[in-house]
Amino acid sequence: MKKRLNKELVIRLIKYRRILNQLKSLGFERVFSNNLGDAIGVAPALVRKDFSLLFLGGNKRGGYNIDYLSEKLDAILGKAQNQKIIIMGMGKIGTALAQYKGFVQGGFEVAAGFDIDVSLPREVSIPVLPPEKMQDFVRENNIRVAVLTVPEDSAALCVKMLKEAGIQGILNFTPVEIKSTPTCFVHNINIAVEIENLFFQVIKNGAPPEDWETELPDEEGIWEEEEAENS
Amino acid sequence: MKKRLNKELVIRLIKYRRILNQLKSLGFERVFSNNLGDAIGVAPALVRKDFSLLFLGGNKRGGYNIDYLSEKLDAILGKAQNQKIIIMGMGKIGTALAQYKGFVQGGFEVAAGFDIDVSLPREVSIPVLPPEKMQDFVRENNIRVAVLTVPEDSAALCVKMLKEAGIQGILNFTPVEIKSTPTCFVHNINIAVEIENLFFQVIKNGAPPEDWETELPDEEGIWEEEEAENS
DNA sequence: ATTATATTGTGAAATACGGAACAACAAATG
DNA sequence: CATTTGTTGTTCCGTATTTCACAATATAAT
Ligand SMILES: NC(=O)c1ccc[n+]([C@@H]2O[C@H](COP(=O)([O-])OP(=O)(O)OC[C@H]3O[C@@H](n4cnc5c(N)ncnc54)[C@H](O)[C@@H]3O)[C@@H](O)[C@H]2O)c1
Ligand SMILES: NC(=O)c1ccc[n+]([C@@H]2O[C@H](COP(=O)([O-])OP(=O)(O)OC[C@H]3O[C@@H](n4cnc5c(N)ncnc54)[C@H](O)[C@@H]3O)[C@@H](O)[C@H]2O)c1
Repeated sequence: MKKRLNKELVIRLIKYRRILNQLKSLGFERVFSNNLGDAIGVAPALVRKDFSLLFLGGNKRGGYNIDYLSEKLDAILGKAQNQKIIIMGMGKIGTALAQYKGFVQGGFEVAAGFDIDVSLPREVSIPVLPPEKMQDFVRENNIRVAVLTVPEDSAALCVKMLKEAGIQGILNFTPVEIKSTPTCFVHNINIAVEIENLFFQVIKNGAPPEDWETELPDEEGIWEEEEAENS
Repeated sequence: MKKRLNKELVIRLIKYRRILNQLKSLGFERVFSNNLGDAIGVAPALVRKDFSLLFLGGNKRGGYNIDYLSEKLDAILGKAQNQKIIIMGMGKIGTALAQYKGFVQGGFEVAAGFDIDVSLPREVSIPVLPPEKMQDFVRENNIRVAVLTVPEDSAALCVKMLKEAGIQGILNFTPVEIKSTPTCFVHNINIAVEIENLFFQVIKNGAPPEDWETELPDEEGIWEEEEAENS
């Protein structure tokens, strides 16, 4: 049976798994939909719906079995076993990511970084190589996912290189909006835009949780003269 | 007239504005919906719908006037004029953000960083202060937005402190899922989860653009025994 | 054993959202 | 001036997703 797993659902599943692993290491055995909902910030009903959709059953009173759920989620999401990523652009952000120790918990690690300037001192435990070596490295180590942290100007070129090397997933921190293709899935994180968004939410008032009511000019009124000016 | 601006729409508006400013500095005067759509990765029809919703008019043949649009977007989004943010947790990521020069283009800058360890050498041009000084700093400088880059363990405490200081917007890089409240809007960025998502998209095949078909067990078959095991 | 209680599972309703299509119309062309 | 062309503005539509509400039911309590 085929099911469509949309992106938001996948993200939730990954978060469920993460929480379940934490609970497991704390010795818990069962969990309720409202616990999981609280932990990842969604309504309990949605948690149940998600599991129901995947045929993951719980107990009418005792909640869900953590081992069972986590096992099933691994089967659905693909158990992250020794997976490796590379970082293209070992500048400020790239280096910070390379030094981060929290990725192991997610079942993956950074295998190497690439930069046009290999000579800079960087306190990282991974090799930092010139971009020319990227393609061979990717093929020899079967790398499929890359993080892109080069300057904006180099983004397009680097994406081209990564795709040619066979990279199938890119996490892009560059302000350039990179589009996914059938062979390469791209997720863009634009930190500056996120902060501008915070300013908007805040400026417009006391920052609501989801959306907001904004005062807009009427069609008549200010708008009319503006339209004249615009034409 | 009140309009609901949903989150995705606001993000698009911010991106439009960003592109418009770039085009303006290149000397362009007019732009078409498909140009903007390409630039931010959405369909042209959606661009027109967005502008239509906001009563931003174009010319039936000559497209949209860039100056006009960018002016109106500033009015709607709030012109980011000398806005300031703080960074709580000047470790690897926090320091990288503090050193980033690209924020000025978005109309804001980092005013200060806070860390329990002020003695570490950090090559940043902003002051790095102990957390005790945060509340006064926020009030004196009228800071409303903060970035949270402390260790996971300290996240909840720091959120509490930030809220008490009057912070109304938080960009959270911590793996802890922080919930928005009526007085404080939070956006969570979980890099590890995003990378796990890339692995999922990639593992399941050649990485499709939006969603994916996943093989799931039937209700009968494997599932039955699993349900027994689960109960 | 019976009753009470808490929690799941799910169908239906509500919403939100984006896409396609096309009429309206301004500009260009001849 | 008439015609062609290209782009906007808007309506309609389908679909995806979330919430609501409550029946079903497993466990706990007495
Ligand atoms: N640092 C931040 O806080 C921050 C915030 C938001 C967005 N960004 C974006 O992230 C990207 C990286 O930012 P940063 O601050 O780390 O910049 P950075 O200048 O510190 O690092 C960029 C690195 O990429 C290397 N590089 C340049 N061209 C390259 C190429 N063709 N191939 C491989 N490596 C190349 C440079 O040598 C440098 O080490 C930028 O696009 C920036 O806009 C950064
Ligand atoms: N570095 C990464 O690439 C990365 C990636 C994903 C997520 N994160 C998350 O971002 C956060 C920061 O990561 P990092 O790598 O920069 O960690 P880090 O340890 O380098 O930095 C954390 C900083 O916070 C300071 N700190 C600790 N407790 C504090 C408190 N109560 N108040 C103020 N400051 C305090 C520490 O002194 C340290 O300087 C972590 O939660 C991490 O999980 C980081």
